[in-house]
Amino acid sequence: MFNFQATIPIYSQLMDEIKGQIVSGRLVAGARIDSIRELATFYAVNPNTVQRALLELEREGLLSTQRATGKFVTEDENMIRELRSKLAEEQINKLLTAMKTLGFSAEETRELVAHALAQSAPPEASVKGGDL
Amino acid sequence: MFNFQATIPIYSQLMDEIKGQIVSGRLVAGARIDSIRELATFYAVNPNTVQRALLELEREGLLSTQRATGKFVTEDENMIRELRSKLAEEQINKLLTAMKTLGFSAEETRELVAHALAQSAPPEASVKGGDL
Amino acid sequence: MFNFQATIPIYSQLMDEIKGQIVSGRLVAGARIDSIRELATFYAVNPNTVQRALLELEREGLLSTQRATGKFVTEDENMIRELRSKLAEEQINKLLTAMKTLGFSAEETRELVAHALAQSAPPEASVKGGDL
Amino acid sequence: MFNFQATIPIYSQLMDEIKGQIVSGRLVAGARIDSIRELATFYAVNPNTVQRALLELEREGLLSTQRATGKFVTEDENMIRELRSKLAEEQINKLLTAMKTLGFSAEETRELVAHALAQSAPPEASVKGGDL
DNA sequence: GTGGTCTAGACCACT
DNA sequence: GTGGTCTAGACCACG
Repeated sequence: MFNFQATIPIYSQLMDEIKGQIVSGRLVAGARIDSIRELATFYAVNPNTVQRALLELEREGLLSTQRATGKFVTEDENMIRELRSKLAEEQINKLLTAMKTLGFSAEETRELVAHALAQSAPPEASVKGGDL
Repeated sequence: MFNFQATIPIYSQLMDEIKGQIVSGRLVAGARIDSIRELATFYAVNPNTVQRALLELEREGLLSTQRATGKFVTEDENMIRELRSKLAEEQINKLLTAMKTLGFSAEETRELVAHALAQSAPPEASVKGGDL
Repeated sequence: MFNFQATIPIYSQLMDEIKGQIVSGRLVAGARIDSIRELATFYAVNPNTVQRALLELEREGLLSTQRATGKFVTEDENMIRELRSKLAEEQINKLLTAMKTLGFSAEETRELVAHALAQSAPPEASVKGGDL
Repeated sequence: MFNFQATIPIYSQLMDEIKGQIVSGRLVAGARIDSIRELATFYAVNPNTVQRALLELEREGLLSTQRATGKFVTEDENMIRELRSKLAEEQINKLLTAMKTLGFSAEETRELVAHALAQSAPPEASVKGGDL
């Protein structure tokens, strides 16, 4: 699941994974998340690493701990929506500056992204008459 | 210039910077690059850090060293072109998977990117007849 | 252990040493190697120097790092076998060209090598019936 | 002619080259060697580099300078013969220790060398009846 | 002047 | 404890 070689720490990769599950709705607001042990065995990482990831998520306000009960996703759906937008914006800005550094114009970047999207997600609903 | 707090090491940021200069043409093929000491003072980092970055770029084939003379950009323009495409593709794919994880559809992603591009690079009054 | 005067850098000598240990089987595939600090004290060199050597071996694919755990010999025994052959071939070719440059014929070279081998590794009384 | 990338300095490579010419008889005892400038252009290296090489060879006693006349190979043929043996011995010992480090037995080493010799210098005088 | 190596020592992130 | 990074500074070899 995770890249154990990369310079980016595992706990951080795990944070991204969980954030993704929350903002995409796979983990709904208020839901209880699996225990540290369960997550550790599921992702095949050290429990300490899971602990660290959850701790940071808690600090960010995405999770909260209920003593002896478990950890729960925040019920603040607004926060989740905002996070989703913020993360998307961050990713996109990162790409844009990278493409700029590589010497691609805005137009080229737009086309390359559109092309990549077309390839990765073919127009499954190819109804007759189609997109028009 | 560099983010000294980030988890991503300075030497790696410097590699990206130089790669960008090469693939974007600001550093042309075959050109001599500034000396380690010059780069070190320019970027305000330790010469050893610059050395490390250049060493890695050299092992990637982008640079070569001429004893007691300096370091030079590869003359293989083909390699440079390919690198540019590869880097762009990598960045874009990274974005796409990230957006997918966040639960954005291909169409939403396309629009968000287009929107961000429009903002960062305003369409500078694309009147008919244009810049002239 | 190392020649600190030679033009050949210490980290490179250390790489050869470790490569030898791996291809000769003294360090088996998949084994964890001593920590950088241990090696540094053992060989009486700076930890940074050890780090450099291991880094290069890692980029050659012979080692891999597991975060906060240690470094491990590759489990690809095939790669190790091939490396052993390659290194032997290289060494032998180096000798052959050197001897040629010195004006020795193939036959002379063969004999000198045989002679040197006989001296360095005495024929330990190869009586009929042998070691038993 | 020379490896400008290698860690081994060019002047040293040049020294080996000239030593080889002397001990192999291509440069006879007492002969005048080409001028620094000639050698520099011939080998396409910096005159300083040639200077350095010749200086070291002079220090080793293999060359001697005659003011305003040039540099000459030593007339001490004994020294040359001894040098030839010494160099050969050095090379062979280097190989032997390398092979030992790689885990090859004396017998294996002998065979590998013989094999390599057979390949590089095919038995040109393959008269009928041959070696027997 | 150039790059390369090495040391000493500090600090950090990860598990 | 592990490895990774960075700095500061020294010394060297090369051209």
